[in-house]
Amino acid sequence: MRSVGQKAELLRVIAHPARLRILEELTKGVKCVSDFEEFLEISQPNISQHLSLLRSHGIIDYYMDGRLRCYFLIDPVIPDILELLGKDYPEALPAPACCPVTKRGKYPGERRR
Amino acid sequence: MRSVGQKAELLRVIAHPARLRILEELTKGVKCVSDFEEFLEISQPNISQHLSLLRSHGIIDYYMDGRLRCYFLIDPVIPDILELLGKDYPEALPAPACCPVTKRGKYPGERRR
DNA sequence: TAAAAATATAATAATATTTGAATGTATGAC
DNA sequence: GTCATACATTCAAATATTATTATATTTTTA
Repeated sequence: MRSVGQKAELLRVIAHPARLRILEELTKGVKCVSDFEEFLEISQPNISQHLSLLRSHGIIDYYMDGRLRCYFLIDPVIPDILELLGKDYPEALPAPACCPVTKRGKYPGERRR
Repeated sequence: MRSVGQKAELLRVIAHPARLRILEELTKGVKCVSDFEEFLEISQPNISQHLSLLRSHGIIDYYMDGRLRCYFLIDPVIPDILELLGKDYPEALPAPACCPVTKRGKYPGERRR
């Protein structure tokens, strides 16, 4: 069970366009750094920095293959989150029945409904 | 369909402990600012700032009831994300079949497997 | 109409994130 | 052993986020 702080931390770490694209690619399979260089328009050191951040938070890992570093996903919540983000929600949530009582509902005076 | 930039933006906006707690409360129902004051240990102006950020990104909205501002959820992806974050994943993702070919797989020389 | 309650806004200071540039390291090819 | 490749690390500058303090706004009550 993740604490609310851990949840926020996880979201913060993946909440970046480059890191999201990296993670989207990794849901499809293993990729090495130079693979990412082909579709991310950022510098190689910057890619390494993003990969390093993801790895230090236990989201991805890698194995070595010669001089290639082959990265892959390890945190199972990631594919689920990415799927949700790609989902289309045609409707907003239903408006609340006007006007439910909040805890401060004992507020003095008449409610105007 | 959200762009990768929009996905990152959404995650960034909710990736904060106070905002996550606000959103968790709002999945249960309408709450006004002073309700949040009772369980968030942060100042009232700070709560207002978090609420304002969430609202400016179309995640929540409010209606007025006298001098109470009653906030509620409108973005339907939020309850789904919160549910995922609360879910327990006992297993890491399966390690990749060692060693799949990356795009740079044509790397000169023998692969050591 | 004056005071209080509920909340927002603005300005600022502290801190964290992001990127770029330069440099470092390990491996394989020759 | 030397060179090139693939990648990481470090540092610093630019930028963004966060929390605090003070003040403003709106509505309701007295």
